[in-house]
Amino acid sequence: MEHLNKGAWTKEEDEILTKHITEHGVSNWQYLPRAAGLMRCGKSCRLRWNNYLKPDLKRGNFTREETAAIIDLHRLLGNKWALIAAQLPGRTDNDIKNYWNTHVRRMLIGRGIDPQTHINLNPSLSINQNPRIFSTHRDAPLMVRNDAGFNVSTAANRRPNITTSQINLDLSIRPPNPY
DNA sequence: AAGCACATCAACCGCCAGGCG
DNA sequence: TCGCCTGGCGGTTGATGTGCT
Repeated sequence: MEHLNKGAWTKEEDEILTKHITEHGVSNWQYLPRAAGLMRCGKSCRLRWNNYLKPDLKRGNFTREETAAIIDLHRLLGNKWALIAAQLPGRTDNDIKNYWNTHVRRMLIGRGIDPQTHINLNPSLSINQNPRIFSTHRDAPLMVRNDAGFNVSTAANRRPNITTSQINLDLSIRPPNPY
């Protein structure tokens, strides 16, 4: 039984994995770490690549449009982070899950909205009474309709009025992205 | 400056579904 | 049909960072 590294990835491991995938692509995650010379399991490599090293990933803060989209999609899909991530280019399911659990959940709870059902538990607290109610930033109230077409004012406060036509819910199968 | 509490997020774990022999 | 293997997903954990006292 060979020793496998666990825990945080080092810069050197990142470089090895990136170089190997850039040169050879991915055919088999189980085989890849051995071929690349990494003391990691395939699962760990896949996760590291998909969540951190892939070149088309967005890093940094979520925009207000992204946040509104996440809330709308979560109401439609529930905790289907992979499906939600598929609608947000450059964002991973792990990113979105973390963002939901650390920011959005608390934001909704703070506004009297149940984050699982999206039901307003405190209807007396309306957007009119609290103009910041749907701001994702403490100091920056959201616009009622954002550029992405999400009706932000209805995103979490009222029941549906969902602009699903503006969300791409096409789940058809396509050839995998080479990365 | 030190200690503590809380927030963040990278990474792991367990489970499940699909493919294949 | 069954069992094994692999990839993918969602939930959870733990290390690290940050802010407060």
